[in-house]
Amino acid sequence: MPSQFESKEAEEKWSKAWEDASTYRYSEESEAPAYVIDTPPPTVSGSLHVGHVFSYTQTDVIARYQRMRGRNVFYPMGWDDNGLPTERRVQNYFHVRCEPGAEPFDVSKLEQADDAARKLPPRKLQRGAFIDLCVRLTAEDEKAFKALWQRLGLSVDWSQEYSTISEHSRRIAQLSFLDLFEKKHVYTVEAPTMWDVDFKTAVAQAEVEDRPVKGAFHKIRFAVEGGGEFTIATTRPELLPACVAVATHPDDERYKGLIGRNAITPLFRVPVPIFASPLVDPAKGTGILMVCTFGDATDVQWWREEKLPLRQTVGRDGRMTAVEFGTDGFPSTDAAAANAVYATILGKSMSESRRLIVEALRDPNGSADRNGAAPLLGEPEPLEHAVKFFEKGDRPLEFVSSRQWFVRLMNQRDKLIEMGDSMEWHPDFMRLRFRNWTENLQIDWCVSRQRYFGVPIPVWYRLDAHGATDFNAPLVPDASRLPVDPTVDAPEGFDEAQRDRPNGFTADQDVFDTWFTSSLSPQIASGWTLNPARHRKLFPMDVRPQSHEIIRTWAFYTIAKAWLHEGTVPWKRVAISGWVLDPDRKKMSKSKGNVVTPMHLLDQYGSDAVRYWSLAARLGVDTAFDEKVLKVGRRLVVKVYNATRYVLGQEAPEGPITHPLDLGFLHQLQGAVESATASLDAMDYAGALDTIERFFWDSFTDSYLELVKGRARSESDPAGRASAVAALRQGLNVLLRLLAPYLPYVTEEAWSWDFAGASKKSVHLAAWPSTSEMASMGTSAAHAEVYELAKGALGAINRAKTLAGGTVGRHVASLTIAAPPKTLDLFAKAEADILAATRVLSLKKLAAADEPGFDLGALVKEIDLAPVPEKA
RNA sequence: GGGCGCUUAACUCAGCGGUAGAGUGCCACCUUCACACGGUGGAAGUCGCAGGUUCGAAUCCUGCAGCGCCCA
Repeated sequence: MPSQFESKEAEEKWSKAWEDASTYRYSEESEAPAYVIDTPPPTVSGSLHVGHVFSYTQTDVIARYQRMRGRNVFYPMGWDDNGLPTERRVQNYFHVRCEPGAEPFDVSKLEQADDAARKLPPRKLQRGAFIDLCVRLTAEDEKAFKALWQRLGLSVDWSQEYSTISEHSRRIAQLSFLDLFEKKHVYTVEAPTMWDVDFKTAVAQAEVEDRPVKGAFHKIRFAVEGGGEFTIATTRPELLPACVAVATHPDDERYKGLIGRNAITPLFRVPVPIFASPLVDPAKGTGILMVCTFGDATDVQWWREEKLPLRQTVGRDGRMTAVEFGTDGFPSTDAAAANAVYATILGKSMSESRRLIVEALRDPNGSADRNGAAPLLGEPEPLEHAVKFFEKGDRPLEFVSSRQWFVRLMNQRDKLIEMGDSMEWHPDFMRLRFRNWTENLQIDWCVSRQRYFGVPIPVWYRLDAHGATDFNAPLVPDASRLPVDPTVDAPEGFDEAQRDRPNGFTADQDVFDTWFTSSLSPQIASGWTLNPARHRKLFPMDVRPQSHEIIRTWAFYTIAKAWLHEGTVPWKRVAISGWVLDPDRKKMSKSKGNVVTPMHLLDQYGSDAVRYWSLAARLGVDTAFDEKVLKVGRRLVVKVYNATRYVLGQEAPEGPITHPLDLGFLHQLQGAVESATASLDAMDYAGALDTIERFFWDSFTDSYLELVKGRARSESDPAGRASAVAALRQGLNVLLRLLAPYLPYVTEEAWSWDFAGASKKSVHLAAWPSTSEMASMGTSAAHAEVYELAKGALGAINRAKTLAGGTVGRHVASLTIAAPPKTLDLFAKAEADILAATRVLSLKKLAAADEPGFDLGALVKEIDLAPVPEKA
C-alpha cells in the first residue's frame, strides 16, 4: 500500500485492466435483465469541452450503479461524424472545398494547410476525395474523444462502438427511409424551404434560431390601380421586385376600401392584388404590407392560401437572379423602367440590393403614379427585430423554392406529444420543453441536404424520352442491397449506361440531414430489423441522457422515428443534464473564448476528482464551473485512500462483531445505504453522493474510526479488538462499493488490496450493498443510539477541550459529565472507547434530571487538562 | 408576447411545512503513530421583495423584481 495515491498511474493501470478483462462488456447470453443506455454520440468535429465531461460522467454513474445492481448493462458509444460541422472542419483544416466537377487530385498526402497554402484559394476537390478527407479527420477526432472517455473512466462497452457514417449506420438510415417510404411518411416536393445562402443547403425548423438584428422600417408608397395610394412598411425593400400581393387586416377601417383592388408597386410597376388576412397586425408598421416571394414564413403561407404567383428573385447563393419584367411571370406596366432598375441589382447581395433599392426609391420618377413625390417616405426608422438564422450560419435564411424530401410530422403532432408525455423526464419540468416545441411545429421535417459527407438518400428517378425527370414515382432499392449510393449504384432494372440518359434514370444527389441518422441511435445500436432478437432485448431503451438544448432536435426526432417505425417510445426515461457555465454564469462558447478544456484538469486533479465535480451537480441544473469543487473531490479521493490504508493495516484475530458501538455504526451505515439507493433509483445521483460522502466523512472517518482506534489495537480485549477490526473492514467494504460508481479509480485501487480476493474481481462487478446483506449483521436501533451518543460525546468533549485551551492530542486529567440516567447508560456502553478517543484519564458522572431532548452541549460539566508533557 | 427555471453565509450549492445546512474561504489552535490534498474549534445568513394560507413557511399559494433558458 503506497503512501500516496498517484491518480495518473492508477488511471492508466485500471483503464487498461478494465479493457483487458472486458469488465464492462454487455453479455448477449446473460439471463440478467438488461439496462440499456442510448448514449449520445458526440459531434466529434466539435472541440472537447468540460461540458462533455460533465454530462457523460452523469450517464456513467447510472451505468455503474445499475451494473452493480446486477443488471446486464448495455452502454455503447457512438460518434456523430457526418454532416456540416465535419465538412466545415475539413474545409478549414485542409483549406479545401468540395466541387463535384473538380479535377481529380490525390488527397492521400494532403496535410493540414499551412500559412502559405492558406494565402491561395482553397483547393477544389471531387466529392470522393473530399469524403476521404472527412473520414480521415473524423477518425483522428474520434481517437481524441475516446482517449478522454477512457481516461475519465466511462464504463462504456467499447465493443459496441459505432459511428453515424459507418456502413452499418448508413444501412440503418436507409432502411429507415425505406420503411417511411412504404408507410407514406416521406414525400418529395418542390416548395419554399428555409435556405442557408452560404452553405447552399436547405435547413429544418429545428436548426433555425431567431437572432436580434438591427434593421429599419422603410415606408414605401404604392399606387392603387384606378387612382389612390397607400404606404406600406417593410424591413426588406430589396424584395420589392418579388412583390406578389398586398395584405391588410379585414377589420382595418383605413384600408377596407382597397381590398379586392390592385396595387401598383413603385419602381417595377407590377400590378398586385390587395387582400385581407387576419394574420396582419394592424398595429405593426402601417398596418398594410407587401407580400413577397418570400420574405418570411407568413409570405409562404399566403402564397399557398391565396394561390399567389411565384416571383423568385433571391438565388440560392443569396444574390439577385436574372428575371425579366414584361414577361409572363413578371408583369409590369412599364417593363423598360422596371428592367433598368433591376439591372442595377442583378447579381448583387441582399444588403447591397437593399441599399440600391432604397436609393432608387428616393427618386420621384420611381413612384408608381409619377405624381412628383418619391416612393420612399421619410427616412428609414431603425429598429431591432428577430431574424431567422441557420444555427451554424452567419447570414439570414432565405425562403427559396427547391425540391426537397420531407418526413410528414404535422399530422403526427398529437401522437408525438402523447409519446413525450408518457415518458419519465428528469427533471420533470423538461417535458414542457418537448411539449412546447412539438405543439409549435410549423412545417414537416425537411430531411434532404445539399451536402456531401452524409448518408445518401437511396432514391433514383426515371427520365422520360425527352430526358425530363419524373419525380412522381421515385425508384428505391431493395432493402437487401443497402447501403447504396445512388450516384454510383444503378437502380434495379437499369444498368449504369442508362444513367442520365433519356428513358434511363438519374440519381438523387442529396444526403440526409444528420439528425435523420442520429435520431436512429437506438436502432443503430440494437441492429433493428437486421437483428430482431437483439432489438427485442434492447428496445425500447431504459434511458436517454442528453442536454437540454437538443430536446427539439435529438430527443424530438428520435421520438418521432420510434413512433413512425414501431408505434412506441424509444426510451422509458430521459435524463437531461445541465450546462457548465463559466464562473460568471455565462454560457461557454468558442466565440466568447471562455471554454474550459478538460485534459489539464484531469492531469491536475485526477479523473476521480473531476468526476466528483460532475456528479455533485444535480440533473438539469446549470452549474458554474468552479475549481474549488475539484479540490473537494480530490480531498475525498485522498481521504478514501488513506482511510483504506489505515483500516487494512489493523490486525486482529477473527471474531464476530459484538460491541454495541460497532453494531450501532453498521446500523447507521445501513440507513445510508437505503437512502443512497433510493436516491439513485430516482436518478438523483447527486443526492446519493451527498449521503454517501457525508456518511463516509462524518460518521466513518471523523467519528467511528476515531472512537475505535484504541480498541482496534487493544492487547487486553481480544474480543473487542476483533469486533472493532471486523466492523471497520465491513464498513470500509460497504463504503468502497457505495463510492465505486463515483470514484472508480481510487475505489478499485483500494478494493484490489484485499477485498478483491484471490479472484481479483473488480469492485465495479461487486454487488451494490443490499438491505438483506446489511440486515444479516444483527444490528438494531438500540445499537444506533449507543453509536450516536458516542459520536455526540466525542464532539462535545473535543469542544470542551478546545475551549479550555487544549488540543486534540492533549490528555484530560479529569472530566465531569452530567446527563439524565438514560444518556449515562448509553455512555457507559461505549465509555472505554470514548475516553480513549478523547484521552480522558479520569471520569466523574453526575445524574441530571431526566428531561426529554437532552442536549449533548450540556454534557461536560468540568474539564481539567493534563499538563503538556516535557519534550524529550 | 406566452411558458419554464433560478434567486439561501463572501463563493459554489444542498434543504423544499416543524428550532437555518455543507464544502470552500476567513479566524484561532494543533505536525496526535491513515491522511497538512490533514485535524479540532470558532465567527458568518431578517433563506430576492410584498401579501396570503397555516398553530407553525426558506419550504405551499398570489403578485412583483432581477437573472437565465425555451417558444413565438
